[in-house]
Amino acid sequence: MSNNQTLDIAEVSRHSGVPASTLRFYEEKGLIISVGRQGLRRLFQANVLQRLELIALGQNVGFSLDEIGAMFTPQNVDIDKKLLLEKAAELDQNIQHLIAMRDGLVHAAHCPEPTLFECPKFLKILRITGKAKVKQEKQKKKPLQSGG
Amino acid sequence: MSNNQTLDIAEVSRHSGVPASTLRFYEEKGLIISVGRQGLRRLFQANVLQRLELIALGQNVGFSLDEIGAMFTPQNVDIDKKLLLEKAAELDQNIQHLIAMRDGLVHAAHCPEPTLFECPKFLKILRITGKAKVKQEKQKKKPLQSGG
DNA sequence: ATACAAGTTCAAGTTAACTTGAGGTCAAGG
DNA sequence: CCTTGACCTCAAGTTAACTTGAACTTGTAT
Repeated sequence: MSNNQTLDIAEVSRHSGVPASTLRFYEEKGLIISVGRQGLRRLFQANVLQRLELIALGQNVGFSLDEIGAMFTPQNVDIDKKLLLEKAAELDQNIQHLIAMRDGLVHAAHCPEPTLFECPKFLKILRITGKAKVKQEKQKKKPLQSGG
Repeated sequence: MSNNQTLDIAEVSRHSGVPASTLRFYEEKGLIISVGRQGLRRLFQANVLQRLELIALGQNVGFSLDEIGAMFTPQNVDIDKKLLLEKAAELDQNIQHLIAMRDGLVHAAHCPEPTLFECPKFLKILRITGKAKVKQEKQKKKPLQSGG
């Protein structure tokens, strides 16, 4: 356990759903920081939970841990804004493609054509796919505590 | 080179943009087939190109190569459509995430706060997105600890 | 016939994001 | 004091999807 200001690794893990091993890994990568030790044991500030949410979100939208780490460093503040708009535009492109693909999949699932290759709409998606390399999230399951 | 009916690996690679090494890898995985050999050299039918597009599409919407391979086998025709719809739903979740992220980025780019993560509106958007996280059933591995 | 570019096999290496294992430390309880 | 459990470190293992390397064979041009 920890005092009322800090969390130990088990508490962070419990609150965030992120395994302790991953928390150590993230710390080693510089994605989160521990604010001290109690003996050997890491102590975290409560805001690490927010940080972890951001990391998870970043991953969900397709950023690598390295990219996420880069976004956390405040040195880049000046170029940040420009970068952000670039990223936003990039994301927007991806969104358009994903929407087309999603619609295509839904269509394909209901399409009466004997083979998908005879379905014009599906062929259209193939063409979209050929043009756009969409960065895709790795569907990862979050270990939820059914803590009730 | 090959005759007018077939393509050699270099031709397939050139037309598809997929490296020869990857084509061999895909063949080993059963994702594509070569229709014979000329000496040692693989010969492919032209429709392998369509197959490759399909593989690329599958990857872009988040299927693993194994899943794609499974979809090519005729046994699974029934679950095919189910899988497609599942992927469409996943994709839709992704789209929601991306939209939130994009909006967050755009806002952050115009937000006066010194760093991205000091912008409350941005954080709020991220938190909303965090809750929209996909809950999935398919559990490959046993539940993780998180000591407690 | 000879050179050589392009094909082949098979094994091992690569990257990302973690997980697992071995071996060690410390606070609390019996 | 001794055990136990949660923590620690560091190294190695894991999975996906390929890539690279070494050593070998073959088609084609000269």
